[in-house]
Amino acid sequence: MAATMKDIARKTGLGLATISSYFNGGNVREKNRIKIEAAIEELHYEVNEVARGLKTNATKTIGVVIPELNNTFCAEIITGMEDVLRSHGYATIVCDCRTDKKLECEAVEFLIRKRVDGIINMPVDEEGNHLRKFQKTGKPIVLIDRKIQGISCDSVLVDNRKAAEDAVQCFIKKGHRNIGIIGGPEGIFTAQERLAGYSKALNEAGIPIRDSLIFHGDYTIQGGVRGLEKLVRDNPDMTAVFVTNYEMTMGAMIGVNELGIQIPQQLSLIGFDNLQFARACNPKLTIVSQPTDGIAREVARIMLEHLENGKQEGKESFSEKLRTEIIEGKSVSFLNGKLP
Amino acid sequence: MAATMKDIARKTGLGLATISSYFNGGNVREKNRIKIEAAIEELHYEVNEVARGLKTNATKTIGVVIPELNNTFCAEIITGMEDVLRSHGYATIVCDCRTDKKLECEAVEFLIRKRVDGIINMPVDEEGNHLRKFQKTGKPIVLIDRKIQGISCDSVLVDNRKAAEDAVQCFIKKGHRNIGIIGGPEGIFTAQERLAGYSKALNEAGIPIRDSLIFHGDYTIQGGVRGLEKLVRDNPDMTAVFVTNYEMTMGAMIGVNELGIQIPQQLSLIGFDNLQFARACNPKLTIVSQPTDGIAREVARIMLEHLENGKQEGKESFSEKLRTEIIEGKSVSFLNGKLP
DNA sequence: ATGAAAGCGCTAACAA
DNA sequence: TTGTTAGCGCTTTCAT
Repeated sequence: MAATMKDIARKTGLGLATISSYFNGGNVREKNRIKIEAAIEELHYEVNEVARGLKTNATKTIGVVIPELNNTFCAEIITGMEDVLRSHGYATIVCDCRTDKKLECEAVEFLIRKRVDGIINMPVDEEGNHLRKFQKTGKPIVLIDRKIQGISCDSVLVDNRKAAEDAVQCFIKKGHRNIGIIGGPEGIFTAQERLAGYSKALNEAGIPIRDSLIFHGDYTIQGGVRGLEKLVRDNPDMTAVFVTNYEMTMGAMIGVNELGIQIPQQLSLIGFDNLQFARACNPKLTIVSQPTDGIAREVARIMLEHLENGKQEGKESFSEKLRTEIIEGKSVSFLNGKLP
Repeated sequence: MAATMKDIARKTGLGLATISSYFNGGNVREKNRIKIEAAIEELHYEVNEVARGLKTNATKTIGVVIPELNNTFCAEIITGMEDVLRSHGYATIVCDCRTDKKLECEAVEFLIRKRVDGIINMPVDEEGNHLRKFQKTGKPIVLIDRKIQGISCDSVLVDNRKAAEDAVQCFIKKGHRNIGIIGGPEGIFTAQERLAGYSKALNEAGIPIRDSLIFHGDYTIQGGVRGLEKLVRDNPDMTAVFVTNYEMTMGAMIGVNELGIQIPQQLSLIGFDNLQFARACNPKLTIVSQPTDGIAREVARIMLEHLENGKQEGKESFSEKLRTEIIEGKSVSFLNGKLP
């Protein structure tokens, strides 16, 4: 059995309260401090956070619910968050819900039972039903990548509409008009926004939108492969394609290679996320880059703020929108005014 | 405040023990069961696992300490483990120690305070000092990717020596003799094993080992870039290079592109892990593939076995070695007997 | 500055 | 089957 504060009390001849006070930054006579420290050393004492959590009603643990840990964007966000949270004494329990609403809901219930002090969530269920129960605890929720109607909580977003708009404009400026898009799942907010940005850019350039140029993918590698194959097959006149997340970008490159398509001579391409992958491609890919680390730190910061300031009754739920950036590679060709 | 069992007892007029019995699969009269369930519903009761943990001395939580979450291999392993552990009611607390021994040690202490029921670790500190304290609790430890002298616990390994040997033999069979390697950090077990496999294959083929063909990388993308650049610069006669993890493989591809090297005409290359990345390269990369999901499930299985069977006094610490596989692409050229 | 004692929400041993 | 009760290890009054 692990040593307890009682053991230390016994060994030092002091009272329980003194020991507790020692651990919580109270004033302890120098002489006793030394005795306590010796006892800790001797007994290999480590605070029992479970007992402390029961007493203080705070577990110093944050639950994180994400659609897919096996997605670079999610993994990077978690790395960043975990870093700052842990440096403030908070643990994180990560639940990967496999893009499944039911699992997402179970994950939240699981975290409620674990009495986490807050939940960070990149939501799958757009209605936020999974969060209702946790909301009632009054503990903070911070959302990544989308807001949810009726759940009042802060969120950190990326300007996905603008991101897509920029990418498509980049094609248009170089003379492309038949531009395809490999989009995300229709129910997902980021996917809707990215598609909206695509449409907006085309509209503003007076280019009609063609259904056959729009592929609704699923943000997976395999989805990217299928999307590229289908777009190429259905649109012989397509000269450019915009891929809307990292996994599908990798998939599109697989498709390109397996079909033997030359980039950018036969097809121009703009991908998403992961600058390193873009550099590893030949030619180097032009991509839309999200400020992943910025998102992570911002989310963690907001969570810590809530945790430390307690309930901010009056405060509006607040949402921050970060900007993306286009990193130019050599995967977009210049079409000199003539249609192919 | 959240509802407690006491609230349910009051509401139903039953005793505490009956409610507890209900939650722990005991026998409760049908009539009472219905009353209890109604009360749970009404009060939105959720078991407090913190209190339960204090009482039962088991938190149903496993700590996972890894060098880098931002490493695909680690991320995939965690995904797989978390999946099986959670389906058995266990949470996982993941600690990313950034390949830093000090942080690794702190992570373990943190997990001890959290009173996790077991620790899964892909160790950075080869001497295992960070695990000594936890070992004393008598709770199970399962190691990934290396054994540690003096820490008796199970481990799941990959036959890294054989993996490297296979890769190098693949080069040799096609006529290569000047074969470089971008290895991992010298202190890391997997890196030592992979380097040993490289040497073994060369020795058996009667090819002398040249220091200039060996680069000690750090398992990062940037390390891969530097490794490729240095090997190419220092060895004009090098015809093939073996890269020993995924991140460095990506880095090597970046180097290859930025130097404008043609693969496999000017240089043959075998990478590591991540079949999808290999397919996304042009030409498709030949790689050594680890059974990531197999490792994850095996680790989780062993942990669960310990957790459920309790202490297996007599049992030897046991280590399992899984095999890798070479997936052929088109990145290795055939050198017809002549040296370049 | 220190000690005594109550109690956080649960389980388990015992009694009824 | 159900109720009563002690106690897990800690924090936190309230005295001293």
